Amino acid sequence: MVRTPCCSKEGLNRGAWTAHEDEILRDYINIHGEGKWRTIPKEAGLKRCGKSCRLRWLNYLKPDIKRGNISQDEEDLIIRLHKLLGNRWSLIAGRLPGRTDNEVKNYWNTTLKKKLTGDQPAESKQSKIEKKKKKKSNKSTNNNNNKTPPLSAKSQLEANTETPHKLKAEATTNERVADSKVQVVFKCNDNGVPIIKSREVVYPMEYSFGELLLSDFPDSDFWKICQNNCTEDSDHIHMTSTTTTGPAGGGGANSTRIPLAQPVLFSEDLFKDWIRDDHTFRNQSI
DNA sequence: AATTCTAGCAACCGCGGAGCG
DNA sequence: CCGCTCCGCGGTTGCTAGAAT
Repeated sequence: MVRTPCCSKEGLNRGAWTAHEDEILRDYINIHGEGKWRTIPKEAGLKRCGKSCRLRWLNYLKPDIKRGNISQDEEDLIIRLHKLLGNRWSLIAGRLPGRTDNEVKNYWNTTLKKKLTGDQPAESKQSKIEKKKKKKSNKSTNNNNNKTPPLSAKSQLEANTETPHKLKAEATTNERVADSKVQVVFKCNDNGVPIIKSREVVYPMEYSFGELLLSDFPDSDFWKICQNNCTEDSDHIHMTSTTTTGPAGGGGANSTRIPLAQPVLFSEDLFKDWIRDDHTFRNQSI
């Protein structure tokens, strides 16, 4: 099935936005609010596609947006969040008030990546030059004859037998989770609903995780899973896990009673499971 | 001074998920 | 359940200012 284009491209402006276009968009959204991006260009009289309007508003025009001058604190947070979350820029940006995913992504790709990789040959000046040259020659080749365009990184991953998501997750796991423990303290709120009281991750120092608190990520999938898998009675949390290996032959559900306000150490495997994002607790050792 | 190269950033593109009829 | 639309995300591209040659 052919996907319909997000908008008709005929007669639309492309490239950099003018001050006048910005003004129109800003005025329109100030009056009518965000949303309905597809209809905005038509109603506001902009020769732009809705997607472009959305992007411009979210990354540039929105009033609470901070631009430039990323502080040392913000930089540290980006680095730590990236270690935990990978290239989930919107999640990372969500923890940096006033910063957009695009800005964080650009900052990472242009500044932090270099800082962190140092003078590694993989990203050396020479290799970048080679890359650029290659790009140029590809471009001219494509202009001369209509060869199929090079596969994007995503497409290249998809060409493998495993899904890109899984590949990425496993790379993350291998890279960072060795010998790690996740410590969780459970408690109940006033309505008796189990909540996570505090969390701490104890990681090997070489990954600089010692200073990282997962409580920095209240919306992370991990905690949702924790909460979804818990029920509570007067003085215990029942933590339900799905096992794939075990005396019952695998695939069954285990329930573990955890005294309230007791620290719980999740095994490395458990945390790996979360990172794999398959939303099951396997090989749990609490 | 002219040209080439590089880095930074804004914008675009394609895909996938959510929501709705 | 299915197909469609809309939105949001992450990867990529292309423009431009400043640095290097």
